[in-house]
Amino acid sequence: MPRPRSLTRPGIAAAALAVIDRAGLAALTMRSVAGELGVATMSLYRYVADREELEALVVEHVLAGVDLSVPPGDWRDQVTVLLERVREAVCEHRHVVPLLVRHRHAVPASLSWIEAMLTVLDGAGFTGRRRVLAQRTLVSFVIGVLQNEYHGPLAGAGTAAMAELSTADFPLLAETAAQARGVSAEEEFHEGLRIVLRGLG
Amino acid sequence: MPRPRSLTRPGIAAAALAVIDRAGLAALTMRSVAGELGVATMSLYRYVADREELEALVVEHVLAGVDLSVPPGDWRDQVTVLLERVREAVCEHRHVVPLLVRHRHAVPASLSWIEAMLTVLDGAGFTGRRRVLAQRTLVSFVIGVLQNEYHGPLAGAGTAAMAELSTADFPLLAETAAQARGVSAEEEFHEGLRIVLRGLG
DNA sequence: CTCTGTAGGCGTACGTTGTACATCTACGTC
DNA sequence: GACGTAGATGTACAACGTACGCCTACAGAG
Repeated sequence: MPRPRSLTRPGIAAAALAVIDRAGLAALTMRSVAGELGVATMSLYRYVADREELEALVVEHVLAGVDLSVPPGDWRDQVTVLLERVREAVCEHRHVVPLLVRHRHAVPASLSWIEAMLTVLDGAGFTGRRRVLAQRTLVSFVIGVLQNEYHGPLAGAGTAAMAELSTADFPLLAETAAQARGVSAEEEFHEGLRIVLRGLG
Repeated sequence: MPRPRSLTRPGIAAAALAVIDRAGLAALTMRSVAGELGVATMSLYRYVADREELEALVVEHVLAGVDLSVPPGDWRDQVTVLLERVREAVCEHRHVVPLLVRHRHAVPASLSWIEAMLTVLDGAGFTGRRRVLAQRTLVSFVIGVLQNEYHGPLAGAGTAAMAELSTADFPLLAETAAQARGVSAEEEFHEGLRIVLRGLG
């Protein structure tokens, strides 16, 4: 008998993501999302408990698009594919990086992704505590890389500023920062992952 | 001739840190820090440009206490010591983790720490792009680990909830989460670091 | 000791945010 | 066509960062 709903949670997530993509994370407010949807601010509270839940909804929406199938072959390639897909999904909406870090624990799509990772590791012979540590280390790495790329990209102003530092105070930093400007985000990610995988193997 | 200042930037940083340690990151406001110091809110703006700068000040204060000397011996042990010290400093004030991630690029103590790391890597024979990638991978790892420990500790409620998940939907996740509850934060950190170092070697 | 210029300290006020609360409204069902 | 229910909304408030301008305390000159 009741009045039917006029919004959906995925629709709200998409609207929030549109706001973030267009105007950055700081522009994400309950008012801006409601405006994007053409409804009153308080209408959102019929679908999410609070702002926290809206943010989690955005993360779920981004992660939901990640393909969890893996190709046959070496487990290293399988892990690489799963990490690459997350990175790709996040890079299409780079401003969600801080949200991903804060909310990935509360998001179903994240659990499914972890299950996929564990399946690969299990197939590679990782069991018990070794599997726990392999999984956590890989997750730590990918979270760290995404944070690094977001807050301090090698091609960005921060690195450029370091390259201009006094070589008397920071001899290696200045030199290394100059080198770093020629390293792409993709190279940083893949080479870092190769290092971690070698350590696991 | 002017009126002498009654506060110092380190003093403000210490007050902010005290607020954070006592009441959490959400309690960090310009008003609460001013209250901690016994001055009016607007007085802080004679010392910091805005809230951003106050947050950076807190990160600087935490990182400034990190010993940058390294023991003679294997470079792996030297890297381990430098990472351990950062982790130790941050863990004493665990609520600064999000601030560390956001502001470490704008903080002098962070630059000195990076220089120390690069010196170790240089001594180990890392040069050029290889040194860039080694440095960035180690930083990504430590940032990721700290984030992981902060937002989703293995001993915390999130892991416990995963362990209770349906084994039909998440067979490996449920089992692995149960295992994970017995892994300490120290073990996670050290074993993860061992993996990365092995990959670098 | 008095005077004064300067910069620090602070009171007030404004725009923005998240969201509690009460009210209004539109629709499936009878 | 009437009704009950749950969705949609308007209003309002507390807390936040901070712009602005006034007041005040002190070092140095006289």
